[in-house]
Amino acid sequence: MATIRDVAELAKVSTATVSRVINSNGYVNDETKKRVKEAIEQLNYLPNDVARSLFKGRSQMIALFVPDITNPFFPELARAVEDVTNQYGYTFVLCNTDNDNDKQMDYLSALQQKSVDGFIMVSSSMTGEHLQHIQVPIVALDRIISPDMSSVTVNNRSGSRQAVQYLKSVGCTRIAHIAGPEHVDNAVYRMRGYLDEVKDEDWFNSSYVVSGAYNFDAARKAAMNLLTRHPEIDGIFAGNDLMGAGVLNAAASLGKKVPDDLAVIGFDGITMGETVTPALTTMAQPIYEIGKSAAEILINQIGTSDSGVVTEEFNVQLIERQSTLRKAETYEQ
Amino acid sequence: MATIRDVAELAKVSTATVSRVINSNGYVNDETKKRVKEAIEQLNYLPNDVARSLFKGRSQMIALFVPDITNPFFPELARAVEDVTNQYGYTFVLCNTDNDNDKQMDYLSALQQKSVDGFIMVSSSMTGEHLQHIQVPIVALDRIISPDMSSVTVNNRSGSRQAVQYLKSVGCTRIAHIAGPEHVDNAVYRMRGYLDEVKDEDWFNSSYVVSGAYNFDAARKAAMNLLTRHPEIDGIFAGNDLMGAGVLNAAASLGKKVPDDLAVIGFDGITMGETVTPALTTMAQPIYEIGKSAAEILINQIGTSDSGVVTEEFNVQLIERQSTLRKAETYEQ
DNA sequence: GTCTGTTATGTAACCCGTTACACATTTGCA
DNA sequence: TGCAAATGTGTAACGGGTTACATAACAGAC
Repeated sequence: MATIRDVAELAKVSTATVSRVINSNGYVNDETKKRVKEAIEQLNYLPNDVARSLFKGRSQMIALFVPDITNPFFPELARAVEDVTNQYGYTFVLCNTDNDNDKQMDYLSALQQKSVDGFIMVSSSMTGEHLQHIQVPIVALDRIISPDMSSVTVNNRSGSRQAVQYLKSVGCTRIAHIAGPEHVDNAVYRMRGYLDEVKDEDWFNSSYVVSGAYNFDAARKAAMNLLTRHPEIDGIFAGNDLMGAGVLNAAASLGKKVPDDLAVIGFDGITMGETVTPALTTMAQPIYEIGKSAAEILINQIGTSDSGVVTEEFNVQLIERQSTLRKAETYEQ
Repeated sequence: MATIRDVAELAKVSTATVSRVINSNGYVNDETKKRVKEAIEQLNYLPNDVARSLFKGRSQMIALFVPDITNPFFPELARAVEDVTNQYGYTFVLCNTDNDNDKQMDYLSALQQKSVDGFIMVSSSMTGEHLQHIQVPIVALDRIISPDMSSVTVNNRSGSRQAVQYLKSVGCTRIAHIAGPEHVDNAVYRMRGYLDEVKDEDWFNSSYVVSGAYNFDAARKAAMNLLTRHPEIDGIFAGNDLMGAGVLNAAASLGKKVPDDLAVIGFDGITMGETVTPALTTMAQPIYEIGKSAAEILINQIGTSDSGVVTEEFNVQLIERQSTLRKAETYEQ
C-alpha cells in the first residue's frame, strides 16, 4: 500500500502539501495540485484511515445496538440507520446485544477503544449510570434509556388505544391483550394504552391481559392458552407483529377463523405482517423514519459536540389488512 | 482518556514495560507487573485500538457483506458470523450491499482504509477480478464468487432434487418451480435440481418453471399467475422460503387448500417458515453452521496468512411441516 | 574466573496522516 | 513606495501504541 510519503516523493512536494490536496485544506497552487493528483492516481493511493483516526481521535464509525437482529423489526431499523450514516460518510457497525448487559458493556469498551464517534441504542437494560462515562454522543431508539439522553420513539400508549378502539369499531366485544416483556418500556406503554380503553368495560377481566415476550413462540403459546380458557374472546391486540403472527398461528391451530371469529391486530408494521395469512392488521411505526431520525440526531450531536437533549416521538398509523377486515366492515368501506 | 504514558509514569516504568504487561510479552518482573496493573486499574486505562491498528496494520475487524439485511435468511447468518468473530476478539461489521457493485466497491475501499482484517461475502455480482487487488483474505458464503476463493455453500442441486422427490412422495403429480433470480448461482443450481427430477416426466411442461426474485412479492405474483393458468398444479417447489411464503399467500387468495390441493416446499429453513400458516415445509440449510464455518475459515486464513483455498459444502435437510403434510401422509407416519 | 544464557528494563524509531509554525513570495491598497 | 494580507510550501511535532536494539544484572557451566 502506497503511503502519503510515496505520493509526496513522486510529486516532488512535501507530505503536508499532499495532505492539503487530499483534504482540500489551505493553499495549494493549481499546478502543484495537478501533479499531486496524478501521483495519487498513479500509485493508486488511498489514505490510511487508521492513521487519520489516531490523529483526530475520531474514526468515522457509528454503532447501532439492537437486542436481536433476527427479529425482523430490527433489520428494517438497521437499514435506515445504515443508509443515513453511510450517506454522511460514516461506517456503520451493527451489534447484537441479546439485551445482555455484559455483552453491551463489552461492545461499549471495544468500540470506545476504536474511537467510535457515537452510539444508537435500542436497549431496555442499559441505564444512564451504565453510560455516564461514555465520552461520545448516544441516542436511544425505540426505548427510552434516560431522561437526559436524546431519544426517538413512537406514541406507544395512544397508538395502542387507537388499536383497541379500532377492534371495537370492527365489532369486537371481548378484547384481550398479549403483552410484550415487562422490562421493556414500550411494552408497558402499549399495555397501559390497552387498559385505558378496556378497564371500564363491564366485560373486562384482568385475565384478558397476559404477558409474554416479543417473539412468536411465547405469543403463540399464550394465545393458545387464552383462547382455550376464554373462548368468548373475539379480538386480540398483540404487543407487536411477531406476536400477532403467533396469535394467528394459535387461532389456526384451534380452528378459529380470523377475522370472523377473532380479529387480530399487531404493532410495528414490519413487512412480515404482509406475508402471513391472513395478512396482519397493525399499528405501523414509521420504522425507516425513526431510524433515520435517530441517525440524523446523532450525527448532528457528533458534529456540534452539543449535548442538548432531543426527544422525538413519532406517530403510529393504522394499516388495515385481512386479520381484522370482516365481511361486514369490508362492505362498509 | 489515560494513555500508556500516564500508566508508565504512575507505575514508574517505561511505556515498553507497560506494553509488555498488557500483551503478556517479553520479561517483566512480578513486582513490576503488579505495580503496572495497579496503575492501569487506578487510571481506568484502556489501550487505544487505533494506535495499535496503525502499528500492526490490522484492526481486528471482520466485515460481512449481505445483499439484503431485511431478508430474514441473512440476519440468521449474520448472527452466526457475529458470534464467532466476537468470540475470537474481532469486531463485526455488517454491510448491506443491495448486490450493487458500486456499493460493494465503496465498502471495500472504505474498509480497506480502516485495515479490516478480512471479508465474508454473500455476493452474486462480485467476481474474482473485482477482488484481485484486495490484500486480505475473503471467504464467499452462500454463493461462490470464484474457484480460487474459499467458500461455504450447501448442496443446492441435490437438495432440490430431494425436495422434488419428496413432493412426489406425498402424491404430487404436477410439480412446478418458482425460481430465484437467474444471476444468483444457487438459484440456478436449485432450478437444475428441479429439472433433473421432472424433465423426463410425461406431464412436464416448460411453463412449469417460472423465474422470479428472492422475495415475497415476486413469488406471490408468479404463483398467482401460474396457478391461474395451470390449475392442475398440485405441488410447488419455491426457490427459497420467502418465496414459499409468497406461494402460500397466493394459494390462500385463490382459495386453494394447502396442503391438500397444493403442497408447497421452500428452501433455506429460516425461522419465518414456522410462523406462516400453514407452516412451511422446507429444505433447511444449516444456517448457523455455514455462517460459523465461513467465519472460522476466514479467521484461520487471517491467522496464518495461508491463502489455501477451502471449499465446504454442507447438506440441506428436509423439515416437514403443514404445507406438505397431507392427511394420508400424516397417517402413514 | 570467564563465558553464555536468562531475566529485566529502558531508549527511540516506527506506523501514517495532520497541522502548527516558519518562511518566502506575491498581491492589493493606501 | 511601503506594509499588510493572501498565497504557497516545507519542517517537524504529534497522536498512542509496539518492538528492535542496547544495556545490565545475575545464574549456572566449565
